[in-house]
Amino acid sequence: MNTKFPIQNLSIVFTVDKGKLKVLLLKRKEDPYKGYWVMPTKFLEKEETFFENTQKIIFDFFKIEHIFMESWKAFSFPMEQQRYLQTTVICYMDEATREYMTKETENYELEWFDVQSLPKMAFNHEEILLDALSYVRIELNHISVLKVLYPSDFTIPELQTLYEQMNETTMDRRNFRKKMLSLDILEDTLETTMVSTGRPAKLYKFKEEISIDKIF
Amino acid sequence: MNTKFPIQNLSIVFTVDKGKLKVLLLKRKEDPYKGYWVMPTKFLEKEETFFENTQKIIFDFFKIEHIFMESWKAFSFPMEQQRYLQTTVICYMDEATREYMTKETENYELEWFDVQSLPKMAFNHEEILLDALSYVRIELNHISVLKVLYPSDFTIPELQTLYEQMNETTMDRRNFRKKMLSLDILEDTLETTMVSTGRPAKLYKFKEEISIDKIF
DNA sequence: ACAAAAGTGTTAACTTTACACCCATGT
DNA sequence: ACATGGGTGTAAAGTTAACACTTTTGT
Repeated sequence: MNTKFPIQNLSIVFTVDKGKLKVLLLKRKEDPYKGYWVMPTKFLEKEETFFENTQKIIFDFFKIEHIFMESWKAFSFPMEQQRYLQTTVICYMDEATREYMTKETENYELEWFDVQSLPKMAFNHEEILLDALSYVRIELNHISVLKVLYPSDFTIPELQTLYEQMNETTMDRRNFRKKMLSLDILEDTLETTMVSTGRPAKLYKFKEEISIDKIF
Repeated sequence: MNTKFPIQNLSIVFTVDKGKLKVLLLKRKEDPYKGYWVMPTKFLEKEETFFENTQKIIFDFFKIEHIFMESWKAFSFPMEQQRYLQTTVICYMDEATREYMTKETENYELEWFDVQSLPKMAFNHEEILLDALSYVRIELNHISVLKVLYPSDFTIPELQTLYEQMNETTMDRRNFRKKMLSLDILEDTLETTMVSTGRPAKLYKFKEEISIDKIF
């Protein structure tokens, strides 16, 4: 007879907000680690896949049915300390969906944290998140992933902010724009942002058919 | 009470041979899928991590204690069809270790297959392997991974063959060599290969301290 | 001597970097 | 009018791509 394990499935949900990568965290209401933050988890049930499991969490919080997900690493521990396995799913949520749902979820202690200023996290969640970030940082140089985060309009400076944060660099504004336009992946929407201060930025969207996948 | 699952841990073992990426497969001796090939699997035991589990497989086959491993995706299925979860570990084995152990394992139906000409595979293993390959292809552009595969000598044409296969491209020999040398990552061993025909190639090794990680 | 595979240098095309001023909006 | 952030062009430096003949070994 094979040993059986409970599976804790952890959902790492990312979004972007004004060019900053944000992660969805939940405040623990009980000990241990009361008041610390965690990524949402749920034990896997019978006849349920990881994606279905994550989908249920997302639905509970946000009442949405569709989100882009991918299975990522699993973690195992010496079984005396921790009596379950941990699997992880990475999700990317677009801005419109995130904004829609923040209004619907005021009864949860949920918050989107900038990945550059994380709060005190419980268990091994910070370690896992940092590991996931080193993966996601690279993914965000791929147009296929950016298209998930930006199904509609975005500005070039916004993309540049994201790019700079993910690659820990800075770039000249002219050069970044020139590069983006030269890739032949952007479509000018002829709209501009309505922003509080400064000149409004032009809004672009990704073209339908794009043959390349890397921006740098 | 949480539902518990048996965990099937699958070990995807890669090596290189003359610039070709090879994967370790095992021929099934029983139905279903008798005679088809699989990647080695083992159910996870109590108080055992994925790495320990994979280590046991590797030790069984090759009597070696150390191999580079990393946890990769987990797979889940609707639980009626398949009553376990599948986790995966990716391993990279260097040439010297592989050559040492092929002699020791003649009693197993093990074979290293070129990833470009895979045999008939059982269950979902081909699907998983192709997915893993799309991951590994990118990893092999990183010096950190190449150093695992080549802890000692290799030739530049060998590296070029690997690069070309992984990136589905061809490159001019002069340009490839020039690029490799310009990266300041190689050390000339002053040795050459003893090869059956043609001019012997110079043997290089990676420098100890390398600050960059991407070759292209 | 012939076949097989490796080693080598130069130039043109392309890509990336550096750099400073003006423009559109809100207060 | 001033503060804020966005948009724009050109030239130099660096990188990549194209290209053919010679060298070293085994048979």
